[in-house]
Amino acid sequence: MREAKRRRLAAKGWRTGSAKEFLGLTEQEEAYIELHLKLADGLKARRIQRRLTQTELAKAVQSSQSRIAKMEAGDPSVSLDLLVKSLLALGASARELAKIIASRAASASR
Amino acid sequence: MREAKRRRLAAKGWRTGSAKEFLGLTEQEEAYIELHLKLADGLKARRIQRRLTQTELAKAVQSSQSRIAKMEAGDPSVSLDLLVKSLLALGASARELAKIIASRAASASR
DNA sequence: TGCAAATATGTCGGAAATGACATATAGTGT
DNA sequence: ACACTATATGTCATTTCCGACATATTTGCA
Repeated sequence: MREAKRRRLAAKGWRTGSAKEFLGLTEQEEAYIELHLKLADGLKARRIQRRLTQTELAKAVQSSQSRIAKMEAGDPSVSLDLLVKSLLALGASARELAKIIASRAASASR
Repeated sequence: MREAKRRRLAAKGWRTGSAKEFLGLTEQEEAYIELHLKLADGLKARRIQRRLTQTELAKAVQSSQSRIAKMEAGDPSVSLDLLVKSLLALGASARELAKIIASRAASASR
């Protein structure tokens, strides 16, 4: 994994256990984080498409604006459960979820 | 939703809040549970394909045999996170995950 | 530029999920 | 039937995630 990428994730709060901090992430960890980011991006895209504010979406999923913001930012404190539930709340189908997951990884710009 | 299905889920421990217990599940809740079960089935299939015991898989994902059993049984106490992480640990790719998620729902026999 | 709405970031008490363990219940071969 | 391995089920203390709230920062528009 490129160093730039590592730093980008670390800056977001992603931490990996002990030795791995130096050695880099395992393939699984990397795959998990990528998945997380894909869902985050998918959520944001969908919310914007629906022209909802984070506050409005928060109300719809009985959460809070700050949590929505963290979700969309790919914050590691957010579970896949919450991301998926939010996407479902936005009307995403299983097929659409699958599409998001299978999509190409989030760009390096984030 | 058919009554038989409702009872099947209730028997597994799925509970929905307050009024919904009588009114049935919302579409989102149903979608979430279906997704959960698809991943559970996908995990079991993959583990067996690899000829691993639950105990062996547990060690690989730093969990316990009982939790693997609950995962495969579709127990509501298991998060999507753990299911996904376990699938990734079994070598599933994002594309394969997507396939599982987009697949037809679990059969009524479970 | 200044104001207001939207979003981001930090923190915290309570809630939910976790691994571990005990133990029950299949299976499977002898 | 017996012994043995695999899987299921229940419980519990600790860890992790949650919504909520405060507050900072960004964005867009007059």
